[in-house]
Amino acid sequence: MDSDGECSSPTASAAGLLHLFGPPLPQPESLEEKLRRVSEENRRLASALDAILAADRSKPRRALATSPPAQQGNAPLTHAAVGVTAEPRPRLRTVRARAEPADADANHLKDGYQWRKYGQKVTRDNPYPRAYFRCAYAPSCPVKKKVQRSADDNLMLVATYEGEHNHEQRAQSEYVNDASTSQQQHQAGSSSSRPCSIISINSLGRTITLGLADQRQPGSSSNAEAVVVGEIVTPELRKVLVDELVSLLKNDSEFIESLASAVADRVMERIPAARHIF
DNA sequence: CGTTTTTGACCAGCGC
DNA sequence: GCGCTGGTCAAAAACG
Repeated sequence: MDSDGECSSPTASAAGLLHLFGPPLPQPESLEEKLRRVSEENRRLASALDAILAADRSKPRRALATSPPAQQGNAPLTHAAVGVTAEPRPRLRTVRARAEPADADANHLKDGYQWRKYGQKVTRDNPYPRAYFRCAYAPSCPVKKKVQRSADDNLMLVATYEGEHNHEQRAQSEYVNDASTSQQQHQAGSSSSRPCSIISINSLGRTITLGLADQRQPGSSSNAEAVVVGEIVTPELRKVLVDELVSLLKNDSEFIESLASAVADRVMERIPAARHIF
C-alpha cells in the first residue's frame, strides 16, 4: 500500500507538465468538494451503522458483555460513529470487515495471526454460523476470536477478539493492540517522505483515518480534511479499505483531474528556482 | 502421518 | 428446576 504514498509518480509529473503549457487549471476547490462528498457519504454510512449497533445493543446479551455507555464519555465521536466497541474490562474488540468475494463462503478474517478453529455454532439472532478461533501461535496465548457474518450484510464479517496476545508476532508488528503501537502504525501508513495520503490511528489504535494531504501548502493545516473510514486493526483490513478507496478514486475522472491540478501547482512552485539554472 | 477442520455432545449461565 | 442459548470439548474426517 505504500506505493500509493508517493506523490512523484510519472503520471503526476506528466500532468504537472501538461498544466505548465495548458490553460489555467481548474481550481482546487473540486478536490475539496470531492473530499467533502466522501466525508458526507462516510457520515451517512456511519450513522446507518450506528443505528444498527444501537439496535444490536438493545438486545439482551449473555456471554458477550457490551461496553457500558458511560465509557464512551471521553472517546472521540468518531468511535461511536464507526461502531467501535472498546470494552474496558474484558479485552473485547469488535472488528467489522467486508469479505473478499473469493472468500464469500469462508468465515476467515486474516489479521496476521495464526488461528486454530475449535468450534462453530449457529446462533439465535444470526442465520450465519459463528466460528470460534484460538490463537495457534503459542499454546499459552489466551486470545480468542469469534467470526460471524453480519445478518444484515453477508459480505460483512464481524470478528470479536477477546484477550491479549502474550507473545510477539513475527511476520508483522502487533496490530490489534493498544496505543503503544499507534505511533508505529502512523509511520507505517506514511513510509514515504512525501506521502499523498494520510493514514493515522487514534490514541487507542482502533480507528484509522484516511485522508488526502493537500501538498500545495505543506505548512498549512487548513486542508487536512480527514475522512474517518472506520475501525482498522489489521493490515488486511487497511488494505481492503485503501484498495477500495484507490479503486473509487482511480475511476473518478474528476478526482484525477483535481489531483493532476494539485500536482501541477506543486511543480509550478518549484519552477522559478529551476529557472535560475537556465 | 501429522496437522487442521468439522461437528455433535456436553457444560455453564441466565431467565422464567 | 427446566429450558434455552452460547461456548467448549473431543473424536472423526479431511487435508497436505
